[in-house]
Order: sequence, then C-alpha cells, then structure tokens
Amino acid sequence: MKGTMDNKRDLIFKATEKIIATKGIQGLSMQQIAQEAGVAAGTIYRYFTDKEELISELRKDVLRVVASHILENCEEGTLEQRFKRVWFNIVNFGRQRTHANLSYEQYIHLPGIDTSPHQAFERSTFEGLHHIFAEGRDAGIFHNLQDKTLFATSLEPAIALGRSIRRGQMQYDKTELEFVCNLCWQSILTPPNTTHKEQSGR
Amino acid sequence: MKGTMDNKRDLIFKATEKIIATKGIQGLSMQQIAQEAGVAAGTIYRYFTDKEELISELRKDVLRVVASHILENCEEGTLEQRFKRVWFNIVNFGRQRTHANLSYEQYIHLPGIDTSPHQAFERSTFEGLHHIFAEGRDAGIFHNLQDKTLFATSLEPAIALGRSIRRGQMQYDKTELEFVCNLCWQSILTPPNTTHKEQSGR
Amino acid sequence: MKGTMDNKRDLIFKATEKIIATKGIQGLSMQQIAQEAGVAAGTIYRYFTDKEELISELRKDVLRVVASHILENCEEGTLEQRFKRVWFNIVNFGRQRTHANLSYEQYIHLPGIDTSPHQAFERSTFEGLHHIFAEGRDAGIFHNLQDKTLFATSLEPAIALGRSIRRGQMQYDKTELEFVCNLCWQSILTPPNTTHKEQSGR
Amino acid sequence: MKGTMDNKRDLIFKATEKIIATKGIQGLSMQQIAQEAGVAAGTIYRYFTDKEELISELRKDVLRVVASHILENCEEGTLEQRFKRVWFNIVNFGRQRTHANLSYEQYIHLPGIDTSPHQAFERSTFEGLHHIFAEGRDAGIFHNLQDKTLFATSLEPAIALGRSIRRGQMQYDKTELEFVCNLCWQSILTPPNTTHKEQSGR
DNA sequence: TATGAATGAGTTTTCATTCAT
DNA sequence: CATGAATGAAAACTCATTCAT
Repeated sequence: MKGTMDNKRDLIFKATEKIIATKGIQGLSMQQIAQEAGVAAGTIYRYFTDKEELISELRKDVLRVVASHILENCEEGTLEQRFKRVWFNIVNFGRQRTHANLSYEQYIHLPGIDTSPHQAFERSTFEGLHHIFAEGRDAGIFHNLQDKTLFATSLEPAIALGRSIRRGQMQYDKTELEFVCNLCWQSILTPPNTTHKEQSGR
Repeated sequence: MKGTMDNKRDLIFKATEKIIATKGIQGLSMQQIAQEAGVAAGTIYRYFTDKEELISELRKDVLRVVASHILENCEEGTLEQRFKRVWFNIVNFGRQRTHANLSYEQYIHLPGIDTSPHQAFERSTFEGLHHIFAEGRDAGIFHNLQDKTLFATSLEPAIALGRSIRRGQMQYDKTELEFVCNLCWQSILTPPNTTHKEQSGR
Repeated sequence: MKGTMDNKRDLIFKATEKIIATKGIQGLSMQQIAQEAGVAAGTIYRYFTDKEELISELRKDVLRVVASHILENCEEGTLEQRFKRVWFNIVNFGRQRTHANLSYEQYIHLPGIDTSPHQAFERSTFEGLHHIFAEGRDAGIFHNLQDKTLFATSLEPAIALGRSIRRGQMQYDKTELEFVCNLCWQSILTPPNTTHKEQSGR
Repeated sequence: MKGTMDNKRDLIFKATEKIIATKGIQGLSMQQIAQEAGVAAGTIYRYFTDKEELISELRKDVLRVVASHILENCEEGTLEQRFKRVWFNIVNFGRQRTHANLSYEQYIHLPGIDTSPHQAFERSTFEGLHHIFAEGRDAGIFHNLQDKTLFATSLEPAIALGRSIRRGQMQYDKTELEFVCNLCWQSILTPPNTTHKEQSGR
C-alpha cells in the first residue's frame, strides 16, 4: 500500500484516512498523523495550511474514491444490468473494511455536509446515476419520481445491506443479495401492463 | 427515564444534545456545555464521572428517544397499517431539525457502534419491528428474509427520505411519500398468487 | 512589590512588564510569563484572550503609569514652576530603571503606534501639557507654535537626558540639569522686549 | 561597504530591512526574508551564520547609513551653517518613510543597546558632531556642557520633529522648522554679551 | 554555490478535570 | 451540593536550521 507513493502528501493522506477509519475523527491529532505517516509534525503544514484543510481535502478525496467505486462499469448493458451492477457496487464497497469506506461513513454524517465538496460528490455520483434513472423514467419503465426518491427506494437498501454485512450483523449471502437486488429493481418499476397515472413530476 | 425532576442533570443533557446537533461532537467542550446549561463546569462532574460517560449516557438517551418515536402507535391495526405507521414515523422523525434527531445522526455513524448502548437500541427497536416482520413472514405475506434485510429493503428508504427532506434536498410531498411508502410495502410482499419458494431462512 | 496584589491578573501584568523590560518584547513567551507570575500557563487565558491582547492591555497600562508620573504636581504654581516640574518629572522618570519605564521605551517605538491606546495616551498627556503650553502661548510668553513643536523643543531634551543618565552615558548632575532645564524653558519663550512676528499658528 | 557587488547578500539585507520596517522585528521569520529576497531559505545561511548575526549585521549597516545621512555636508561653512545643516539632516531623514529610517527606529530602542555596534554608531556620529560641539564650546560660543547634553538640548528636538511629521502628527512647514531650528541653535549659545561662568565641564 | 523540503524543538492555545470556597 | 478559578497536559501550529540534491 505504501509502496507506490513516496511523496509525503500522499503518505499524510493515507495516514489520516487510516486514523479516521480506525479511531474516528474525534481522536485525530496532528502528531498522530505525523507519526503514522512517518514524517515530522511540521511537514504536514508544508502540504496543508491547517488541520481543517487537511480534513477537507481528504473528504473530497474520499468522496471521489467512493463515487468511482459505485459508478464502476455502469455504462454498458441493458438498463437492468446497469442498475444491478451499481446496486452490487454499492453493497460490495460498503462491505469492505477499507479505510476509504470507513472514513467515508464518518464524513457523510457530519455537520457541515451541505458544503461544496459534498455537493460536488452528490452531483458527480448522481451524474452517473441520473442517466440510469432518467432513461428508465423517460421510457416509462420507472415510476415518475425524482432521482432522490428513486435512489432512496432502490439503492439505499444496498447501502444498508453493505454496512450490515461489514458490521457482522448479517451474513454475506450472494443468492439472498441477488434476490433483494431484484426486489429493489422491481420496486421502482411501473407495473408492466397497467396504465398507472403517476402523481408526481420528476 | 428520571423525567424532568433531576433538573441540573437534564439541563446538562439538553445542552450537550444541542451543541452536538449544532456544532458536532468534534467541537464539544465541557466549558461550552456548562455555559449552555447555565451551570458551573464543576457541576457536570456531580452527575457524570467524565466526558466520556456524559456522551455515552446521552447516546443511550437519544437512542431511546429515537426508538420510541419510531415505534409510536405501531401496535394497533392491520399489519399493513402498522408497517406504514412505522414507515411514516421514521420519515417524520427524520424530517425534523430537532436536537435529538441531529445528534442521533452524529452518534449512529461513529466508530464504536458495536457497543452496548447501540446494541440495546437495536434490540429495543427491532423488538417492536420484529413483531411486524415476524408476523408478515409467518403468514407468508412477506418474503422469507431476515429482519435486517426486510428493514433495509422497506424502511431504509424512509430514513433516507426523511434526511433528504430535512436537508432541503427534496420537497416534502405527502402524496409522493404515500406512493413511495406503498412501494416499500409492496417490495417485501410475496406475490399474491404465486407459491414462491423462498431461498433463505429467517 | 508583589505584596499588595494577590490577584492573578496583576501578577501576570507585572511579570510581563518585567520580562519585556529585561529581555525585550522579542523574547517573550507565555510559558515564561506564567513561570515569572507563578501561575499556570492556562491561567493567563482566563484574563486575556490571547498574547496580543495581553500585550495591548499592558501597553495601555504602562502608558497610563508614564502619563501619571510625568503630569504629577503640575497644576500648582506659576507657569514656569509647572513647566519645570514637568521637565524634571520626565527626567526623573526616564532615569529610573523601573519595569514601567523600560517597557515603555520598548512599546513607544514599535510599529502599530498609531493605534487607539497610544493615541489615548498622547491625548491624556497633552491634555495636561496643553494647559501649560496654551496658557503660555495665549499670554504671549511662549512662541506661537503648535503643542507638538513646543514639546519637541522643550521637553524632548528632558526625555533624552533621562535616558542617557539611565544608560550611564552621562552622570546625574542636578545643577547641570537645572541649567539645561532653564535653557529649555528659555528656548520657547518669546524675547521679553521684542515684538516678534510669529509665523505659525497654534 | 561591499557595495552592490555581493548580490544575494544585499538582497537578503534589503529584504530584512523592509520586513522590519513594515512589520517590526517581532514578525520576522527566515522564510519570510528568503521569500522577500527571492532566494532559498538555506541561502541565507551562506552569508550569515544565523538569524542573530543577520540582524546584528543589518543593525550595523542601518546605523552606518543613518550616521552618514545625518552628517552629510557638515564639514563646510560656518559653525552655525554646519549645525543647522545637521539639524535639518536629522529632520529630513526622520521625515522619510524609508526602510532604513523605520528599521532604525526599531533598532535604536531595543534592549541590548549598550553593545558594540551601537557604541560604534554613537562614536562615529559623535565623531562628526563632536567637532561642531567642541569648536563651539572651545570658542565660548556654546555653553560649557558635555556633548550628550548639547545634543539632547539642540538636536533631540529635530529627531522628534522628523518623527512627528513622518507619523502625520504635524504638518511639514519649512518656515516653522527654520524658526525652531534657530531656537535650538540659540538655546545652546552663551548669551552674546555675558561672561557666564559655566558650572560643568565637558 | 544554491536550493527548498524536511525537521523537531519551541511556541501559543485549548480543555478535561480538580478543589478550595 | 454548587461554584468557577486554576491547573497542566496535550493539542495545533511556527520557524530557525540542516542537508541531500
């Protein structure tokens, strides 16, 4: 892990990510980061103006990593294939005990979430997901609901499942997951042979 | 649990909750709590051995409050009525910008989640929800999936929707919510006239 | 010196004054102040928000002390008596190796001197001196020059002499000082029997 | 002394002088100097063993510059002409907002003033002034007072006036200055037709 | 010579906790 | 019981100085 990068900025980044993932943002001191990164405390300040900027930069980075994992391989195949690939990307990323994932969960539910880096993440994530949701909605395959609602209904379960598996609160069971993935897919589909009059606009 | 009798203790509790909700757990000092509560800093130590215990006690309290809100009025009516009442309880609680809710979200995604107070919360919540899920599953109305999975599939969307509304990322639209609530309900139902052989046990 | 005041704020004040007088403002650390004052480092921050405020408050205080010394007993007697009393007040205060005097000299020639505390000092000093200068000017005894100019001409020498004596660059010689004091007094007097046409307004 | 040949050294000198003049000696870091001088931080250590030496060397240089300005053209003409030229040199140099002048004022009132560079400055300045004072004193034109006293009486006012003008505390008024210059000149003169028995030797 | 990244001791500041009143 | 001044250890941050390039 530390082999590929010999530049200090990355070392500091990875060290911080690791500590946040392990001990939480609360127990995060610059000395600790320096020690974990194997640099002097003062060195951190050559790369980040202060602790706040370090955390903020790391947040951006983590969000980018998460977005890229979630949106991997979601541009080929049928709508269903793409949706399910994303669904499993979410579960599989969430299952991992990686520093990126663990620190992501710390960041995401912190106050000050309505600030630009997070907004940018939401946008970039939904950029990819928007295509899927828009396509299905335009084709009349999905319910005529806003993206956020479709996401909450069909993909939030994937997040929760990944987390529960990671925490050991449930067993990883590929067959069950495929069944649930299908439920999620079905749940946002309009009934095939029904002319359902939707009530809410995009 | 002790009600409004133990005045100072409650003041400290409320003050802490407010600060966490407002500025996050990170920016939380004992002097701040004391000032917000209108007591002396030393007074806090008459009610809590140290900061850790204060936070831990508050966590328990918050979780209790959340559980009670979510499970309100979920013991009468048909299975569907009870499920949908819980679903809306979750959305409506999540929508609120109350200190309880905001500090809950801080607590719930923190490291050290596998500790006793959270376990107790999980148990008490699922105690209530278990009845619903078990009843539906036993009657063959719900898919034969473990509670966690049913929860993730049908109730996590409610959590996400409440949060999104609170954050102003989507509009509150009662009709849409009722539609989505129904989708969530449908998603865990076994197809009415199919004898589907479920693949995974409770 | 430390007997009369047992309150910490004053202890910190005196300690800071002493260190500035001894080692200069440059070598002034909060730890040092704390040690010299016999309090914990953190205690300083109960009385001053930060180092800057401490220094700024001390500056105000020192200026007040200096002003009061210079203006001592300058309200009784003839104009000449009052002027000469001020003149000697300046020399005698400047001669002293007191912390107040030594730190005053540090402060007075620092950048940021045009700020309010210093302005206030100038005003309060000149308030007292203004009476003397105005009286002499109005009576046609002094040259019709602005206060600053009269001050520079007749009292700056006193400052310089006090400093030189303190630094051991010249001997303290009461007779000589009285002679020079008289020169200073004479220098701003209009020639007794000459109708000198002054060129500059107050 | 080494002129503009030793380029880097001069750049560092000028940069330091500028920062001291602008922000004071307190806010003076080696990195700042390096940046202002356009050299690397390490380069400074090729020309000066450490910060102390840099400041000390600069002090010497500044004092030399000041001395040369003050003593400019003071070797020709009558005693009065020479005195008044020095007097105006002092005012005019003090009026300037040059780095040399501003950093000079910082240096001159610092602790550790009794050290060699300052002594050398005093000597070189008084070397020039001594001629004037000695000549006047020997000819019985000046009061029989030591140089320091004559300086304080007749030239300190010039320093104060220059400073006050620079600080905007008074207007520059050539006529007024000439008048005051004359007062200063007069103040150290023995009364023309009096055989005053002076009381203190040089 | 010159560089500038890196250092780490030192500085300012914060804050959980104690204790005399 | 309650207070809040005081503590001092630890945190964030600075900066003179070094050294591999």
